[in-house]
Order: sequence, then C-alpha cells, then structure tokens
Amino acid sequence: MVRTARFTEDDFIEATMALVAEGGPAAATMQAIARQVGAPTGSIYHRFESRAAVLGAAWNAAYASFVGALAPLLHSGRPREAALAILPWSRENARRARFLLLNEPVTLFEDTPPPAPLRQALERLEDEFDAAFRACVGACGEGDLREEALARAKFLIFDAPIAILRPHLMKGGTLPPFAERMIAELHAGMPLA
Amino acid sequence: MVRTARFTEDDFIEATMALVAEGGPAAATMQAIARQVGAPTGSIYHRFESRAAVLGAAWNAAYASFVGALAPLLHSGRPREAALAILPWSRENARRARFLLLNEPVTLFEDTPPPAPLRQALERLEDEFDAAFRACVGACGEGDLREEALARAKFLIFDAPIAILRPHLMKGGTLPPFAERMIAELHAGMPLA
DNA sequence: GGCCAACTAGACAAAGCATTCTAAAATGCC
DNA sequence: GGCATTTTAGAATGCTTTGTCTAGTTGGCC
Repeated sequence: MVRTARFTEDDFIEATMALVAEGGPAAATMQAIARQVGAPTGSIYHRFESRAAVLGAAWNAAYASFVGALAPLLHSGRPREAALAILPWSRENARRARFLLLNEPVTLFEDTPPPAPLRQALERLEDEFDAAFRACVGACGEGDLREEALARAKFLIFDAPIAILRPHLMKGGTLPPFAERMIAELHAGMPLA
Repeated sequence: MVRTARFTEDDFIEATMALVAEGGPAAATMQAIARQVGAPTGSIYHRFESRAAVLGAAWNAAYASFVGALAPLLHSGRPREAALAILPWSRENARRARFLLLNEPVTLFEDTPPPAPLRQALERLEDEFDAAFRACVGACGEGDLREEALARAKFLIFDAPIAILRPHLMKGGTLPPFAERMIAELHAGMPLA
C-alpha cells in the first residue's frame, strides 16, 4: 500500500443512492456523483469500471440490506412479522428505501446492464429472497397451485406493504402509523393459505 | 388546408407508449419514436413542441382511458367492481397498461416537465380520479380519519390490484386467472370501512 | 531521504441526444 | 396550371454524457 485513498467505494455508492432517491436514475450522472462526494469524475473509475457498475453496486448493497432484514423472519415461518419489518427498515434506511423501493432494476439498468460479477451477485440475492419465500410457503400444493401460493405470499409480504408505503416514500415525510395497522389488517383478512 | 399529413399525432403517441412499455422511458428518444413510425425526426416537431410534450400527451391519453374505465364504477359506489375492472382494462390495453402502470410520472418527467396545458390536463384527470375515490368513500369520518379512509380506498382499489398485476405485466405474458381471485379475496377480507 | 505504486485531478475525445434549419414535395384553391 | 401553405425529409447544430488520458501528488517502505 502506498497512498491512502480519500474516497472509498462506499462514498460513491452512498452518493449514488442519495441522487437516485432524490431525483431519479437520470440524476445520477457520473459528474453528479463525483460532485456529491467532492471528487473528480476520474476517481470513480478507479473503483468502478462503468456507471452501470456503480448503479449495480448500489442496488446490490441496498437489496442485500433489505433481504437481510426479511429473510430470517421468512425462514422462521413468520410472514406477518416479515411484512411488518419493512416499516422499521424503511424508517432506519430512508435513503435506501427510496432508492430500492421506488425504482425497478429494469428501468435502472435499461441502457446497459452491470458487469457480470454484479449481475451474478444480484441473482444470488434474488434466489436467496425467493428461497426464503418458498421456505415460508412450505410444501403447500403442487405445480400451478404452488406457484399461486408463492405469488400470494410475495404479494402479501412484499408488494402490498410496499404499495402501502409508496405514496409516503414519494412524498418523503415520515411513514404514518396507520401503515402498520393496514399491513396487520391485510394479513388478518387475507391469510397466506 | 394544403398538404395531407402522412403521420398523425396519435401515431407518435402510440409509438411512444410502445417504446416506453418495451424498454423504459430512456428508450423513447425522438429518433426512436420517428423510426418506429417511419417518419423523420423533424416531423414530430410539427405536432409536439418537445419530447416532454410527446411523453405528456401519451401519459394523459393512457391515464384518461384508465380513469374513464374506473371512475364511473367508483361514483356508483362499487369499489370492488372498480378494482376488478383494472384486469379487463389491462388485458384490452396491454401496451397502455405496461406504459401507465409500470412507470411513475415523476421518473417519466424528471428531466423536463411537459408544457403547461398538458400539465393542467393531467391535474384535471388526477382531480377527477381523486373525486371519484372521495365519492366512493363517502362521508365517513372527519380530518385525519377521512384521510386514512381515503388512503385505504386507494390502496384497495388501485395500488394493491396493481401490485398483484405488476409481476405479470413485467413478464409480459397474459394475466393469470388467479389475479381475479386474489383481488376479490382482498376485498372480502379487508373491507373499505 | 528517495522510490514507486496507488491515487487525485481535471482536461479531453467520442458518442448520443434534443432541437433547429434549409430544401423539397404535396395539395386544395384560384 | 400556378400559388400559398402545410408537411415531409434529413442534415446540421450544440449540448450533455460517459469514459479515457496525461500530469501531478501522496505516503509507506527500504
């Protein structure tokens, strides 16, 4: 080792999340990221091979944090708790929540996909999340029936809570307490199986 | 009148929807729209003053069609039917559904907002939709309680059904029959008030 | 104390974009 | 048939972006 780095990989990742959370994917230009960190654009390319790599790394970091919060609850068979866990996670990770939950990877990476290692890492995370859902659903049904049960679980635990949160994540204020109630009520009225 | 137009306003609007539905907002460059229609780029500017105007016009058209399908049902006090109506509308308007339901206006217009007339037209549509929800919720509660009831209705009738549809709209295939069942069950288990 | 790899620094080149501009073509009307 | 005007047609312009390239700087180690 020789010269100490002024800017870490994480500095750029955090700046990217902040910019996307604030102004959408297009706001995260390499120059905007550099400006946010206080670095020249060239420095980013010492850590990331391309813009797609920065976005991909940021996405994977946010997604890993999210999956890390939910997967254990799914594996221990507590779908309701998993759904409700999205709220504290979003409150504690406001920037990540806006970045992760208000963007689709397909639009984030629409121009150029991230390099292969990042794509594979993301695929592993998605598989991990999927496996957690399957473990939670258990061995209920076969074939199409099983797929329906899985779609049901993903809706109840992931998509529906996020749909409840989305308007408030957009506005940017604090998440209202009745969000909790709505999720609980949803799970009371429409059980997993 | 003198020379007959080869390309109509609608040609460009439909092309824009198709491109965004296929490859996200960034795919709808002026040149891509022109290519899709078979026109030179300059011709677009005879009908629309800017790219934001094309996107805005496309968004308003899709949104008007959607609101037109749901608002009457809300006004006649049939929230369940309104929620279920999203399915046939999406099946009959696959391209519009992907364009409208998988994109947020905030990301679509993040760079430059559409010109004032289109913005106002969109605001009117949003007000119309909001009024339909308020009419459906009726006079239940005051102040915060009323706002909660409204958020509840919007979730049950709009956001939740779309959350159910989203994975399938993404994949692009036909919408599965169990989507209908899930929406019905959701409304059975978690009533409006 | 000097060496040298890793880094900062920012100008630069190349590509793609929205928008404009000039020229030509079409068509209802006189 | 010729004119006025709308439209097609597509090249040209200027801006913004990503990614590269050359210089110069830092700081641990011999």
